[in-house]
Amino acid sequence: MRITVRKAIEKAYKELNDREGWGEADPGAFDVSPPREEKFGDFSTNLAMILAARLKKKPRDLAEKLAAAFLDDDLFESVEVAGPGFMNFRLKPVHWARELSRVSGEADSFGRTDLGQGEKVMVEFVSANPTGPLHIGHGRGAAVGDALASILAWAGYDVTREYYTNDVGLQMDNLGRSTLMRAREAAGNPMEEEPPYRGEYMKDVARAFIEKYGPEILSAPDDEALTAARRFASESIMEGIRKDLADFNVRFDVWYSEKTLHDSGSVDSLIGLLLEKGLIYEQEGALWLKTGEQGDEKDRVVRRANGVTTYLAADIAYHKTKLDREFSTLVNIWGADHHGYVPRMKAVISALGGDPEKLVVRLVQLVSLKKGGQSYAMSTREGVFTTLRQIIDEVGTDAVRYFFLMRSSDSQMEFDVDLAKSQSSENPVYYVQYAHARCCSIFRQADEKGVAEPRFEEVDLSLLTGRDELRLIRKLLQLPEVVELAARSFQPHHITGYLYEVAGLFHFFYKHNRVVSEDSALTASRMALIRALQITLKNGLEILGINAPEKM
RNA sequence: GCGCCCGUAGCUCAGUUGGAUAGAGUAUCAGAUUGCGGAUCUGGGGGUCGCAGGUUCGAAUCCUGCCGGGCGCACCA
Repeated sequence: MRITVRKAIEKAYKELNDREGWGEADPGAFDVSPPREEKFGDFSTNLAMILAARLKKKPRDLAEKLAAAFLDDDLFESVEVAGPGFMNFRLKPVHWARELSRVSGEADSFGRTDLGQGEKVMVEFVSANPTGPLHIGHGRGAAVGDALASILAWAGYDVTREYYTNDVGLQMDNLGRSTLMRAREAAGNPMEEEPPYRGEYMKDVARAFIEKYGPEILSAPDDEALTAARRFASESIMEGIRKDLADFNVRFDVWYSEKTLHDSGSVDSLIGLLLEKGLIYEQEGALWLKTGEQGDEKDRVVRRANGVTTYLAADIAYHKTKLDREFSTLVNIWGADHHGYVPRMKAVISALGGDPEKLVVRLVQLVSLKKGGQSYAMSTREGVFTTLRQIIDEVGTDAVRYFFLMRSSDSQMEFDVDLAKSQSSENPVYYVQYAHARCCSIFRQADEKGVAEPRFEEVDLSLLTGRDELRLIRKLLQLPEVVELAARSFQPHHITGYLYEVAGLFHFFYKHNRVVSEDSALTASRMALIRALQITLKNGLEILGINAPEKM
């Protein structure tokens, strides 16, 4: 609808331009958007004010001239000039109502756009090390990454969701040692020192380890025992992570193992290649990548003096595979504490011959918890949720996802556990889900009364001209542009906020208007509206990975 | 010291990328239903958009400098 209006404005401008001889065929970058105040109309444009600067004329005069061009236009009910030179357009209501046919026609795909034109995009997220269960911070990253991937897919991109597993290196050795120490402790040999990973979960891992290998593994040679412990622990923890994510309704297409990069030799060969190109040099026995020239604070070590490659070395090889897989955009979702890594990775992309602009890093800020009126930083405290598992068990996947997606990921957020748990009107998740359930309930009621849902072509759309109806229609037709906004800004919270507004308008409409009534023509047209609304809510929730229940 | 994010109502946060009189929820106070789900709806009070400059027709939004909070500045990952 917005596009239709824009085209009408452009047409009017061109005609006026020819007639007045301004010699400016291009109207420039003007804005067409719904005004904040409903009384101003359906859309407004700042075209006249943009032109005023260029043409050195008064904005209001220009606006008057432009407005006159719409006098006998069938699209608009009114075109007015207001304020410093805004033009406000009000469409004939029937044009709005007709748009509803698009919603019911597109049904499950309403909201999809072709913004991305099928371009390949990777979204890499979570990528937590398999050294312990996911915590709440990972959960926020998981929700944001998953929703963002879904948003981009709805916006017409060809999306790959990927989890990069750091399943090799020092931390894996530490994990193996911790497992072995806990296992020996369980077998009656007290530990002489704290294990590298101290979490309680390591005791469970150790017990399962003994169960699988038998107690004799504990007396095996250190090398053998350690190798077994390392592999068992990482696999078992990874399995737990996969299960947590699955229960959190988060899906991945590819699980990419760091180990395979080393095993295939691509880390070493890439270092060799960059050495030849002069992008890596040797100093004090170590190999350094010249990231300093590319905006990083300084150059970075890729191979230590002791011959062991760093994490960065593997990350170079990993991002090389992303470039080789020909993604046009590489989205990485990281915790905010990794922000120092951004210029480094951009430099890496440059060194690999890629365009650093391709790399889009979304930093997700920290989560703190509020429970029983008290705030907790995300440190480990007794009685406070720390793992993703705990919070989804306690609060439920839908509510946790909604809460994580409700706020801009740029802001630190406080997770109100009591609010998320409450099954009341204060809880925004239920507010939205309830709106959907209500729509479904209306259809159930109609069915019981023997009122069949009308076919769209049979509906008299000219009946949908009430204020409440038009508000609702205008809002629900915005889903595609909200999806695009969320895709362009890489911010899922636009959708959450939008759905809340849609739900609010519906609850208001529902309170003041009856859908199924004695008036069969009106009933039919309103049922068509409610169907379009139900589709909008369902698709919006679907994008966010949140259930749209038919009953609650 | 350098860098990134944040600072908007008592609290938690939006603000369509520079537009018109700055908005929700919550808390608080006062109300609404003999019909489709009260998990709903209506109204009131509540603001120096951290501070100070600048850019222009127009700034919560862009630029500069301060102040405050968080997080980073490894031959860890």
